[in-house]
Amino acid sequence: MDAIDLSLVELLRNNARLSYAELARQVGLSAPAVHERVGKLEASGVLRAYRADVAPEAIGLGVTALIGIVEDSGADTDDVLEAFRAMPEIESCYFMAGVESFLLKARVGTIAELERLIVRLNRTPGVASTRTGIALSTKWENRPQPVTPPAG
Amino acid sequence: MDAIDLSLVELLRNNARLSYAELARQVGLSAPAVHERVGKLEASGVLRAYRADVAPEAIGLGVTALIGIVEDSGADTDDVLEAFRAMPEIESCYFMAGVESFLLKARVGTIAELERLIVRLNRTPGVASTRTGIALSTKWENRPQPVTPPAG
DNA sequence: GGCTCAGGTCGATCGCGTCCACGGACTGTG
DNA sequence: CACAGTCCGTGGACGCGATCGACCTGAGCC
Repeated sequence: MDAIDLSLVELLRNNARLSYAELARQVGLSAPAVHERVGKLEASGVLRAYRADVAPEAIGLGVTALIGIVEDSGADTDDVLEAFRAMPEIESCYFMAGVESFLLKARVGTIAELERLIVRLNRTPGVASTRTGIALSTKWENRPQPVTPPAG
Repeated sequence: MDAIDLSLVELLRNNARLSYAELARQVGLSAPAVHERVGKLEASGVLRAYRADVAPEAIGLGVTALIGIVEDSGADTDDVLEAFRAMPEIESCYFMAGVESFLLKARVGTIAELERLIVRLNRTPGVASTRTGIALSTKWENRPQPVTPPAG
């Protein structure tokens, strides 16, 4: 991970569809060299995926909720996690410090679907309680921050 | 937004670097037709960006926090929002229903940086209080859910 | 010095991106 | 019904990009 690798990562974070030729121009190497570097970054797990950022409402996911989960004492955290993983509405899952073991970000189409999701969560073995907050609007999401900007 | 557009969106959500030729094969159209459709999806705001998904620890962002913000009574929400926007550590910003007006997802390199961020947030005009939860681990994030899966 | 390896460039080949002309289905109109 | 216009697609052409292999160079090490 030298400076050129960081540049490549930053460029791809801002536009994952840049061609190797364009990346090469930006970092001052040849296209094959960039191709090899990007391949290594993918293989080493630094670059995990390339995703289109889609307007959620356009694909019928107009409701965003953030849900805190309190586990039962003695719950098997791995089992709870697997249950969450099986619910596609749960887009993100963080294991948290604090009373609430998990914080989930879920997207659904309607409030009725959110209700059903919450019922399912509360029924999940190991889940003691849930606390749901509704996002009225998403101001921004997954904004890539410049890599190592405030190095001073 | 017909079924083919949805397929294209879904394909690009899972791999934003697919070539037009490959997309064309997958949806059964010619490459120019796909090119035009994708262009229209971008122009209409359905496809907002293409981003590489990067392992945060690899670029020095090992600490993830979720921060709830309570506004002062009489605060100017737009000003608060602009102050947040100027902080690159804040990767996501949701405007919430409830006592806490905002929920922020922030990523920093160290706990010390998180402390400085929280101090800055508390000093921001319009912010009455903050409540920070630390993510011990990110189980997954921004998992794309299949478009219109449970149509039945 | 000479080996070896990592990591680059260069050149060639093949497939892809992209522009353009063309064509069929649908629609509204005389 | 004939006609024209529009939308949306296909196919061909051409230049650029992706990708492979051969070769070059500098660093580290006997």
